[in-house]
Amino acid sequence: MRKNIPTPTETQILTALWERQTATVPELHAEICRTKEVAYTTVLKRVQRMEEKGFLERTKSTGRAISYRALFKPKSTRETLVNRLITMAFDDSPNALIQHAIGQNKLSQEDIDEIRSLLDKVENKDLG
Amino acid sequence: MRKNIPTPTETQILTALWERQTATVPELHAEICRTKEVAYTTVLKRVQRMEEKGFLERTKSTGRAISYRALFKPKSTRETLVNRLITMAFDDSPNALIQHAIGQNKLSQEDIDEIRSLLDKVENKDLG
DNA sequence: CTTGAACTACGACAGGCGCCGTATATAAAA
DNA sequence: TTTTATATACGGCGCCTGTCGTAGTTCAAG
Repeated sequence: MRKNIPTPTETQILTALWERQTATVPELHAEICRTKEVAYTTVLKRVQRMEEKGFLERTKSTGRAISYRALFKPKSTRETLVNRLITMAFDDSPNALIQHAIGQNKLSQEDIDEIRSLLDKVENKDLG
Repeated sequence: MRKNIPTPTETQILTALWERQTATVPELHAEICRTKEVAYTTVLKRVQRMEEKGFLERTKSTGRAISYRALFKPKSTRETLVNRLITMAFDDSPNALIQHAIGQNKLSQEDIDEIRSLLDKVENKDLG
């Protein structure tokens, strides 16, 4: 059994796949280059290694290119990542992470409203 | 210029140092073993490499053991880490990360209240 | 001074990551 | 069918991480 914790770059690929359900390497390469210039073969290699590790799966595609699909669910993967960050950098306090994230002042009014209503929901669940 | 992004284990050491301001390797080893059993020399090595990289600094200590101090500030380090996570796993949306963290239902009532008042503060700052 | 416990220094090693260049295959275009 | 653009496969390199064993140092206790 391996770790199953994706590296940052692997996570980036997973995220791109979650958005599109399925994607070819050229598509992924384009997506990733929006953030950072990187050789096509670099992305290809990452994808291939991720397939070997069981992170991705090939799906039959129409054209010549191979389509891949993520075998990890966004929710659980994000959970793992977030929890590790909380453990390592925030003294095991989810609250500390949230406070920090809010404190960076990058939220729109809509974001804030959304967070408030989620808080309400969570609160009520506790009572029920 | 290097990356300056600490790995998870390095972050763990930094966190331990932030709590205590300064610590010796034996102390760090004890602290880390609370989470995971690891050889003393493993921690020592990590600390030494972190010193080489300029993450830590020696401070004169009273006894025979060497004391170390973190050269990275908690706030900026956490910021880097959180931002990377948001970029890689949450489609660049701080809100998505926060929602996810809250959704894990690990918050006490006090935590929730704290978050609410921080939201208020942030909101007012926006208006000002 | 000698000894032993506590620390540190040093070196090693497998495995993984990120990165890419160079083949090779394949399908669409000419 | 030959050419050409597009994809994939393969192999390699440097670096770093996590992990540890062993050897050396130092300080305090006898």
